Amino acid sequence: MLTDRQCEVLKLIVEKYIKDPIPVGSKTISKTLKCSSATVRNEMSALEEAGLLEKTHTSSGRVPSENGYRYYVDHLMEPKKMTGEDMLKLQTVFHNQQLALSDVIVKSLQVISDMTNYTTVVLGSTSHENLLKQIEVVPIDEGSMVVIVITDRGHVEHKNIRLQNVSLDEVKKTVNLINNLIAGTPIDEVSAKLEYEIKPIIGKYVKQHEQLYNAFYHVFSDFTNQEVNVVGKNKFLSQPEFSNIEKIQTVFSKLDNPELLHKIEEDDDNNIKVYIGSESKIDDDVTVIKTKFKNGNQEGTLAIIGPKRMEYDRVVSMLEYMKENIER
Amino acid sequence: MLTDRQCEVLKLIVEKYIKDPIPVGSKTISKTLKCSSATVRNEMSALEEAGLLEKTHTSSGRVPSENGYRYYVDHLMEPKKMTGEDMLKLQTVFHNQQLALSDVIVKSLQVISDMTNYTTVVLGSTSHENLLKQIEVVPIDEGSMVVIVITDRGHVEHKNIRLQNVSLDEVKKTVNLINNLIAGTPIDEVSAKLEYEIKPIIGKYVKQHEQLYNAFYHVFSDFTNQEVNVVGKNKFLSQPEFSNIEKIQTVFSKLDNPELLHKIEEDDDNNIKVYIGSESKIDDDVTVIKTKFKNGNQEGTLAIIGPKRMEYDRVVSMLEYMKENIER
DNA sequence: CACTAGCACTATTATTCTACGAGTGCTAAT
DNA sequence: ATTAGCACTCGTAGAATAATAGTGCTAGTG
Repeated sequence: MLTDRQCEVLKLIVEKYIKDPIPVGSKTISKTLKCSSATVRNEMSALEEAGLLEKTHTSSGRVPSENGYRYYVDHLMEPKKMTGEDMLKLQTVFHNQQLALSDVIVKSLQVISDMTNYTTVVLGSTSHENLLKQIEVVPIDEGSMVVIVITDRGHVEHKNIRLQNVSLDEVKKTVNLINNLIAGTPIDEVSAKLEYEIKPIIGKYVKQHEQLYNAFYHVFSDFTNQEVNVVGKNKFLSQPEFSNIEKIQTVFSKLDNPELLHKIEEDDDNNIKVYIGSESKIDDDVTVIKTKFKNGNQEGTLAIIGPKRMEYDRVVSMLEYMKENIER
Repeated sequence: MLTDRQCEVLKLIVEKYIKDPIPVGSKTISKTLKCSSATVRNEMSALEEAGLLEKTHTSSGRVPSENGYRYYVDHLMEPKKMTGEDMLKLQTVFHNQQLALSDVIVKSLQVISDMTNYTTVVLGSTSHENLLKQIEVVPIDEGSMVVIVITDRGHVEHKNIRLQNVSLDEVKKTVNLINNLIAGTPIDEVSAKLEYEIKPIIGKYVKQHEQLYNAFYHVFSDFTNQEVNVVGKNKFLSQPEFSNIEKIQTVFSKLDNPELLHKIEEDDDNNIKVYIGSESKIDDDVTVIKTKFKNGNQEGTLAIIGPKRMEYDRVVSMLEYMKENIER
């Protein structure tokens, strides 16, 4: 258990280090705290003993360890009230009546990314939660057409396909069949239903039914199984701990991987959760702060991704604010 | 005018430097060329005089200047036959009958990006070349719907909109009106036509016609006026001349700017064109190699973007090969 | 007993110096 | 016209040095 003063010291070190990424010495802390640097040094070595602080070398100042950040986030941090200016910027986005919710979310995350210099992410609902609402086919020219898939949550995807020797009429009939028989099915089960419910029927009256079936099969099996929107990836380039190319390469390759980002959603906690360093699964120097949101049948996850040395208090408040605004 | 031997020397230096980005000394060249290093040195200083070579410091080896690369590309380079392996990889993409052309192009550019370690780009046709084919509206839930716009070239965009107190019937009528009256119009003229041809009509029978008009107006005015597809941006991270973060920042910000990339298309040359260094408008160390393609009513531009120190011969052959395959 | 002043010690950083090597330019000889 | 030879230049790598910011520990104080 930590004493009050140890908490104080830890808090000061974390906040100082977040402002300016250089190891913090005892003298700096003793200025703010009403005691000598020697006393602070003793407290510091206690905190190091407890695994909350680290040294970069034997005679350097202290840096928060992963556990140090953890302790700070769980026990010491007090959410920082957003500035009026920041709130105003977000409000102008939220109050735009013309925009659909999904657009509002993306726009506001852009604003947040610019205000904080961190990367932001929206994860939409997964394909097994999206139900097929309707498909549309529009012929483009001889033998080529575009298939449009719309889900009950307003997610839209399209794919251009090529068909030889299939009449438009046959295609239209198949489309009707799909809309009548399998609308309402979760997207990731549509492929299977196509095989059992549609293929046998079109087999009877469409000459090139194999081809037609395959085309639709691919449309659904290629359906993005997760809406992912990463905003401000380049913000990492201006963070000092990511000044070497290899680190950027690993982080970018992770951020480009939707399956991996998808994992952020996995836990069932609806509140704000903080994944620090190795917990982030992205890089030991990265922190992910996320929350789920739900508004009507729209649901998903918001995340802010930045260096471990992140302005936790500010980001947590912003996410809370976002969540509140989205949910009403 | 350069002598034959000077050409030889320049060619060797450029090719050596492209393989390995360290300044090339006279000794290295004299090994391949049947003459002494002193002779080579004389030729080198002539080439430097002519502005085709540069030194990094008074006693360093030579590096090609921008004009040096230019001369190499225009006069010395001989297109390099693609390896069977490379061709095979691309052929498997091109021979996939199921994919629409646009998907084939993107897929093959992914392959090229991986083979070469350069970034690739497809620019589709601009919005004034795309004609409105059809719009579709699908209601999602109370007061929200998705509008889908399809162009004659199979380009599809959608937007979720919110409408209060507008009946589905009124929306459907408006959609029919648009499909009947302004299909066939270039996308970037649709907004204007909406105002003159649709607004007056719906004004008569739709209560909330302002709102409805505004919604559609925004759908078209937000239409992406240029299809841009950048593949393998991260390849720049592994190029030695882009090992410092600031350079990466400037390059990435340019590559993220569709308007700027759009400029690549601007010249009317249908053949392969090479923009070296400052000509690339991206960065002095960047080269853009591009060509236009046309297949039926699908047309656009392909580009390969990499360091100025690019394998010009290989890339030019690949682009030629791509263009040929796309155009039939 | 908690605190602190003081001091020896340690690692990093910046600076300077040195030696080395790869390269050039020029001159004189072939 | 070519080339061998040599003096010269500059960048790089490594070692030595000094300065600095920090620590840990000890001993003394309220």
